[in-house]
Amino acid sequence: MTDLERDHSEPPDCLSIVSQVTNSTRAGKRERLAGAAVRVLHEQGVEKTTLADIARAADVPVGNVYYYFKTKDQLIEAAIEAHGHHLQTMLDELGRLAEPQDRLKALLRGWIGERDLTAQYGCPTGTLASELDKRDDGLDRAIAKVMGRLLAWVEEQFAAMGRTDAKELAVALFASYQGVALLTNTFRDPDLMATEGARLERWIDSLT
Amino acid sequence: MTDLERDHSEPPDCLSIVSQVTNSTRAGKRERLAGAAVRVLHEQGVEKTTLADIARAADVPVGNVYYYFKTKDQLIEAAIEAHGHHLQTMLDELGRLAEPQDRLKALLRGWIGERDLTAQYGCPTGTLASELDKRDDGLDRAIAKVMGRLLAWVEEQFAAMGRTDAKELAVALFASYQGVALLTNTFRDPDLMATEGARLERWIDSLT
DNA sequence: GTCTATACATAGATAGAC
DNA sequence: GTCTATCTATGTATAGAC
Repeated sequence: MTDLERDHSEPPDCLSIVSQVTNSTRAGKRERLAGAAVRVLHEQGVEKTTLADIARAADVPVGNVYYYFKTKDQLIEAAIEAHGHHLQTMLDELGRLAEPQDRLKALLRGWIGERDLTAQYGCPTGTLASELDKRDDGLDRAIAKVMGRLLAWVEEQFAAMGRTDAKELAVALFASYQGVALLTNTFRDPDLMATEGARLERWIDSLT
Repeated sequence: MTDLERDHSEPPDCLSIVSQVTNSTRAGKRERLAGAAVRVLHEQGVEKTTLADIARAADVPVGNVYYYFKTKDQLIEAAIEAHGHHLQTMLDELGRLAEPQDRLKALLRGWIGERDLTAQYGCPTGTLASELDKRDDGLDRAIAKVMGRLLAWVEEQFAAMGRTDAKELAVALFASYQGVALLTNTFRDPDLMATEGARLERWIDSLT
């Protein structure tokens, strides 16, 4: 077991279930920290969130955090990656639908389904991007990458619908969602999201 | 002059030009602080901005800030008010245009004209709202009020165009702007804003 | 590997000289 | 009214016992 520790930046929990069984306290602490960070950063924002907040949410002692992450920034980066993975899984599932317009509408439905959470805390991706863009470290590029993948996926769907202006339509759709998420959050009104979502569904139908 | 100080929460500079002439150093420090705060908060965000940053930008000694504002929150609130005033002035000017659709398109043009600044720092109103919504103090309500006035103005224009779904359209337009501002900022690409702005202008034309 | 104690830096806020 | 010095709190990060 000791020979595994040569690379400190690649902690034990990457080797799946095995370590989760061998350790008495349910392991995967690194993943737990990253997962908790996703949630807490969404709720509180980056600057307001302390390492203690994340450690508490992950049920890990504060001082222990630095065994898994050298800095707060690295923990945030891991959270962004975890969030990116989550989004990718979602897109993969939507990919099972046959028609591209059905995929887009299913995406919209998913967003609408989260409208109460959005009213409380905004879009997880959007609020993170907004906040990280005010910083000089490279974290703003990390979240931009995640958003870029989402946008590219939307563009692919429009392209599959035979639209030559797929990029422009993708920006329009994604911007509408991001914008209404911001308004929903600012006015604490989930109905805004539901109404605008329905309008966007009709818009997608009108394109075919 | 001393009898004016009974209410400390209503500082001297509210009484216009007079004090600006009598004081050697060009006065209106309270306004200067609030104005500088608007700019710095837009560039750096609320949490990352220190009172020292604002004081420096306003060319006022740090310790002096507390003569004009009891807390950082009060300074931020003053900045929100100043920003709201600025927006109101802009809307008043747009009101001179005869046709409501021209007013809306002029608003869009104004936003597009700011696309480089938006790519750097995002929409001043939107980024502020996003960040303040993560806080428990009442500042999120203050910025919501400002955004509410803007949204109401847009709705009035659609209503003047004879649309019964003015509210829905206002949310759609404003959300599109806020969303594309976020994308423009995240991807550091002013062209996104220009393209989507042009699309929205065509959309407004199509409504008449 | 885990956890406590603590060093270190920074920012908000206050006291009080001028 | 203006400005400096400083108190106090908090948060990141490290040292080192276990």
